Amino acid sequence: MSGSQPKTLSRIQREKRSAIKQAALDVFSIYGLRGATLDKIAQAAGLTKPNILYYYASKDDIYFDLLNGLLDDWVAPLRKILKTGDPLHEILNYMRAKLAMSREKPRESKLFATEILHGAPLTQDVLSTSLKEILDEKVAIIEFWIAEGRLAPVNGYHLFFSIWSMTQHYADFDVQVKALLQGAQA
Amino acid sequence: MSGSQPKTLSRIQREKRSAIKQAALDVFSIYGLRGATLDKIAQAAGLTKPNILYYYASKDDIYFDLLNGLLDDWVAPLRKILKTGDPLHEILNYMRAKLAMSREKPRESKLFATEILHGAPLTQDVLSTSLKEILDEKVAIIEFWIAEGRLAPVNGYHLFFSIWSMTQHYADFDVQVKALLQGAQA
DNA sequence: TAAAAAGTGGTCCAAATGGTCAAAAATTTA
DNA sequence: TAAATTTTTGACCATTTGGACCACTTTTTA
Repeated sequence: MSGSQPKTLSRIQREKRSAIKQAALDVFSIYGLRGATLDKIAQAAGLTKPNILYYYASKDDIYFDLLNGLLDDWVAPLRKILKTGDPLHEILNYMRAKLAMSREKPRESKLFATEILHGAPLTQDVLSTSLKEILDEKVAIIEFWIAEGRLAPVNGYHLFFSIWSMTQHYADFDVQVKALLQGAQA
Repeated sequence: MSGSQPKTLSRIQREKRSAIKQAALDVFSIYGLRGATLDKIAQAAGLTKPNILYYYASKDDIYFDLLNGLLDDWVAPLRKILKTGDPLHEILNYMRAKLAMSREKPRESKLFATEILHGAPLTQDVLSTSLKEILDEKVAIIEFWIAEGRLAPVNGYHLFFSIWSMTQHYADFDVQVKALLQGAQA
C-alpha cells in the first residue's frame, strides 16, 4: 500500500489480493464493516490473518478498496444512456441492466447499500462529486427529451431514484422478498 | 425481565426502558447491531452501562425489543387498506402514509432496513408468518379490484415491493439523495 | 546456485467490549 | 421511621479483535 510499490503487481499479488477481495465481499456483505472480522475474512480466503495484513494495511483498507471498485460497476450502466438514443429504449435498457446487476451481484449491491445506510463514511465525497456529476449529465438528457416532447414530464432525479430503489430492492431485501413470495407466483 | 415480573411496570421502569429504547434507536440506526456498543447507548441515554443491563438482559435484547415495536408501526398503514374503498384512493393513501413514515421516522426505517439487509436474523420468522399473512390478504384485495376491472392488471406482490422500495429509499439512502440533490430543485 | 526479495504464519499485545457483582443509594412499604 | 425492595454504579472480568513482530520459507534475480 505504500507509495513506493511498483505499478505492476506480481502474479501472486494479483491473485492474493483478488482472493482477499472476494472473501471480503462475502464477509462484509453479510456482516457489515464492523461485524466483519479479519479472522473471518482470512478463513474465507484460505489465508492467515497476518498474511492478509501483508497485502492490505488494515481491515478498513480492504473495505475501501472493495467499495471503490464497486462504485465503478454501479455507475457503468448509467454511462451508457445516450442522448442520441430513443428515450424509452434507453431508459428501459438502463432498468434492465440495473435489474440484472441485482440478480447477478447481490453481494455488491448489499455492500453498497450498507455503506450508504450507515452514512456513507467512506464514499460521501465520491457521491457528491463524480457520481453527482454524471447523474446531473443524465438528468439533463432526460430534460432534453422532455423539452423535445419525446418523454412525459418527470423529475429526472427522482426518476433515477425510483429506478435505483426498485431494482436494488430485490438484491438488498432478498430475504424479505423470498419470505413473502413463498408459495406465491412471482 | 424475568417471567415473575408484574405486568404493570413502575413509572421508573417505563421511563428508563423508554429512554433506553430511544437512545438505542439512535445508535443502532447509525451503527447497526454489531457496530453499536453498550457504552454508546448508555451515553446517549444518560445512564451507566450496568444500569442499562439492569433493564435489559443484553444488547441483543434491546435490539430485539426495539425491532418488535417497529414491525407493528411498519405494518400499520398496510392494515388500513380496505377492500370496500376506491382502489386508486386506497393505494395512494397507502403510498402517502409510507412516504410520511420515511420522512418522520427515518431512524426506524434504517434500523429495519439494516436488519433485513443482514439477513433478518431476528425477524425472519415474523416476516414469513404474520407479515406474509397480512400481505397475502392485501394482495388478494388488489386482485379482486383487478378482477372487477377497477384496476389495471398488475402483480400485487411486486406492486407492494415497488411502493416499499421507492418510499423507504428516501429514508434509508438519505445521504445519497441529499448528496445528489445538492443544488438541484427537488 | 547464491544472494536478495517477496511472501508466510505462529505468537504476542493492547484496546475495546459485553457482561458480572456486590455494595451503596434511593424509593417504597409497613 | 424502620424495614424491605428497587435502583444505581464503581470496580472488575473474560473474550474478542485489530494489528505488530519476527523468524522462517519460497520465489525471483544476478
